[in-house]
Amino acid sequence: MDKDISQAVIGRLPRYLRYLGELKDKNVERISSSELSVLMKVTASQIRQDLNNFGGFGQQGYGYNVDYLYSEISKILGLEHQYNFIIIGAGNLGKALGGYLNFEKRGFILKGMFDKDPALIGTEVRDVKVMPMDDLPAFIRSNDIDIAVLTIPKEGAVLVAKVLVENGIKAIWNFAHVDLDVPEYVQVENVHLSDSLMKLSYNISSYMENNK
Amino acid sequence: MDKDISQAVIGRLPRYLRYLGELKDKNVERISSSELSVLMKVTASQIRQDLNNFGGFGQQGYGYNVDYLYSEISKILGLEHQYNFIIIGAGNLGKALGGYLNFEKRGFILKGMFDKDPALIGTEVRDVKVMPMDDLPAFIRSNDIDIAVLTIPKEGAVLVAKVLVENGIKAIWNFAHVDLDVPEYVQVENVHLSDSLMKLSYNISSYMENNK
DNA sequence: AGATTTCTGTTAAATTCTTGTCAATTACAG
DNA sequence: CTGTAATTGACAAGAATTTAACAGAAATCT
Repeated sequence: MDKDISQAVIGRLPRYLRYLGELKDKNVERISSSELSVLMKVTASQIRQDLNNFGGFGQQGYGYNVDYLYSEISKILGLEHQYNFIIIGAGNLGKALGGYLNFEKRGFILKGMFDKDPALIGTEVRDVKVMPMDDLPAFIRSNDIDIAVLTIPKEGAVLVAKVLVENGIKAIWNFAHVDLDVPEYVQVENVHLSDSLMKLSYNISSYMENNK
Repeated sequence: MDKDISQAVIGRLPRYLRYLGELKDKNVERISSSELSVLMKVTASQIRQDLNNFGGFGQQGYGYNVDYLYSEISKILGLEHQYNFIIIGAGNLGKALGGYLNFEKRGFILKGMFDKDPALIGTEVRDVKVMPMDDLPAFIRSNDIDIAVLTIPKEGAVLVAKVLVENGIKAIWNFAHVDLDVPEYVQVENVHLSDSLMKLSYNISSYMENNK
């Protein structure tokens, strides 16, 4: 159906959604691309171009209806679906992600947590119990799990990803510092925190270089 | 000194560094752009082009020396510096980041943690005590803090960022779900986790659309 | 030592992404 | 109800990024 939309465009949609959400909260009814461009510090042209990848949501002389645009972008992002997810790795990061109530609001439902550490098994995050890794395959199958969040060290991640794929996971949100090799029908989104920190490091030291 | 290197290139350097680190661990001495391109699933051309932004690290007929290239990229990324950092927000995410020993290895030294919740004050992460927010300004100044990690809800983040800037912070690693407005001499790296999750959601639902 | 292969750095071409422009449509004021 | 201002969607122009091509330098083979 869709031709393909570049990941650059997709990457900007959540930010549009965030600003539109704020406008909704302020009961703003309509907004033009140029007003929005000032708020968001991007060009109006880019906003119009991005939105037009998905069809015309605005109206000449009027602009965009905030509520309508918000809901259209939500749909594009697939946020009207409900996704069941599990977290593998019940350390601080796993617990942090499991505790975010906002994810639930967006339709991401935490169904289970797993860890190999016996000390953590049985502990809870928001009524969800941490289970042993052995239970993982059966759990995915019988609970219709769509997404697995990988918050374990890179050593185990590749193997766990294999198990996930074998049991029919649709997507992996990968916080392990390693590239996963999965079939193309499994979606992977990497969050490599140390990469992000290194970028910051580059920008600090490059700024210092240029201004000393 | 440097002309400006695009953020796209910078964003790829940490990944090069990761692969080179793995090669180092395997005692691989040299590698050509085309071998590396196979490992990393990018074009050899891109690797050569990226590296040449910073000067010629390779040699015709030989390729790149792994150790040398690793250390050059480390330098480019500013990883030979040492950075003092603090974490603001001692929830699970803050604790997770504070606990990463790998950051220390890269030269990022955790000097303090802060939270407004009295229940958390005095608790520790790796010998580092959580302090009350009131102590923040003085602490930054007297401990030569370079980087602040913001792991607090968006409501407080804008205000805290203001305080950070006033007290001379150089960079902010921002996990709060809001765009910070800071002077251009303060480097900001955003990690918007829910944006990342939405991208994943888009890719899941777009894949399903195209393959039903 | 000379011939052959490997492989970089660099330039050129192709592609993708971003920005600017403007006709056409709609809203709104008088 | 008509004229003016606002604003989109589409397209064109301009930038930036990525990929390809290749001359020439170094390594390796015989």
